Amino acid sequence: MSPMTAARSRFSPADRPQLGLRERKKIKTREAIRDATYALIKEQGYDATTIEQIADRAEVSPSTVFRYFPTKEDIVLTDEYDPLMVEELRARPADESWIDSLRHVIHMALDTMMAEDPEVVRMRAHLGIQIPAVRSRMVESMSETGRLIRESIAERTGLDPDSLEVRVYAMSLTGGLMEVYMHWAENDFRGELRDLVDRALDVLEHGLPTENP
Amino acid sequence: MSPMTAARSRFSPADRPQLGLRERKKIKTREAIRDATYALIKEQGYDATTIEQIADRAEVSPSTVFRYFPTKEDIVLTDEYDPLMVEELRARPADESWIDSLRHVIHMALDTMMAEDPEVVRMRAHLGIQIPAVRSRMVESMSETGRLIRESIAERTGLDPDSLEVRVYAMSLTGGLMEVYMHWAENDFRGELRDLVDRALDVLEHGLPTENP
DNA sequence: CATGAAATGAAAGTAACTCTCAAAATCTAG
DNA sequence: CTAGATTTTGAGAGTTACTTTCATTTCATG
Repeated sequence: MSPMTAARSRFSPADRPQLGLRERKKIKTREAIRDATYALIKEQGYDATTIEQIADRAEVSPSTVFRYFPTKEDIVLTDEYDPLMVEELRARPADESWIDSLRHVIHMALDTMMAEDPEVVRMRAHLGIQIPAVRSRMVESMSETGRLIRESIAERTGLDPDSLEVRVYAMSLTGGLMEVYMHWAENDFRGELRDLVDRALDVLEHGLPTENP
Repeated sequence: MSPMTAARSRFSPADRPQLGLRERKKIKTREAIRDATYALIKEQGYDATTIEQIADRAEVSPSTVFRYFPTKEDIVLTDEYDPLMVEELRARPADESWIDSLRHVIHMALDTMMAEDPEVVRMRAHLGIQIPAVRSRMVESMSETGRLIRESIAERTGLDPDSLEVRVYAMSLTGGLMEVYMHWAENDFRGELRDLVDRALDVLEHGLPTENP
């Protein structure tokens, strides 16, 4: 069994028999498309992999592929972790400084993803530095995470989440975190992503190390 | 004369007779393509404007359009300001704090662009929030600017420009600045971009206003 | 089982981008 | 000024992501 298939564990239809046959089939189709995509990209690279090939291997029609994922990049990047992060963020104690909350939530998300399928985490980062469209989609979803961060900041500081200051601050955080991910991939995944995130958050909180000695 | 054409002034072939006919024609073609694109987008919107229409109006073939600009977004976004910024950055006194240098360079770039063609500055921001591909290309070019910032930081602090810390810091700056631009566009271009940048740089330098009272 | 709703597949269409090659414009020598 | 080398352009055909439409199949429900 390839490590790719490990990702199925948590969301596989077998785990939720309460769903109707229709819903279970949809989940299976989603997984089939994603698995086919990962496998083909691994074999031939991203650009050489066409939607038609993906459809063939997943045993669906090309139209169905587009019904499940709006773009090719989304097949690679879409996951179901965002709701988990929201939930986890809400569960944090109200008096915790929000940057600690953030640190905690990111740790949790990373741990979950690395436990479930580290190869996919690496492949995504790798595609992120190689394929502009993928990187672009990554930035996009980081921005959505940025909105989360803004709400969290607003809740804890009383500032307006749509103010220039909060937006700039949140985006600087997400930009910095994005850069961690890219740095990790560009340096051949050396070091624990978790530790790199901590170093990044320190920079974001206190500035560059030697700046104010 | 439409405000669009004002952008020609500084780079128009008439200003540099030292160039051969070939080079002067190339500059003219570039401008023709860009002017046609801006005009068509203004008339019909971005998506409704095809490369074929652009080619027609610029009186070149579609192949030629792609020879001058790799993608449709590039027609809208590519400009010649980067070399100017590099030059300006080098000209700053060595003992100036690099964030002040940055502030100065951005002010200069903004002033130049707003003086030359404010409508284009606004149109780009507007397209940036509406068209994902354009926003993506904007982020891309901000990343290139980010590399500039890293070198500047490295020169002045002695840190490694490729270290995680410097990369994270630089990207947090560029991300924050990008957000200023988007915020300005989303709020109907209210306020001076210059002032917004100053507020953003304050946040990036000192954190959120009420954070450490 | 029958009826309605949802999911699928087939097919045709659009538009961005690529590649190739021949024609045209410009440059350079003599 | 002309001949030949070089560069730029246009025409055309091809690829592929993505859209839209519609008939068919598959599942849910009473």
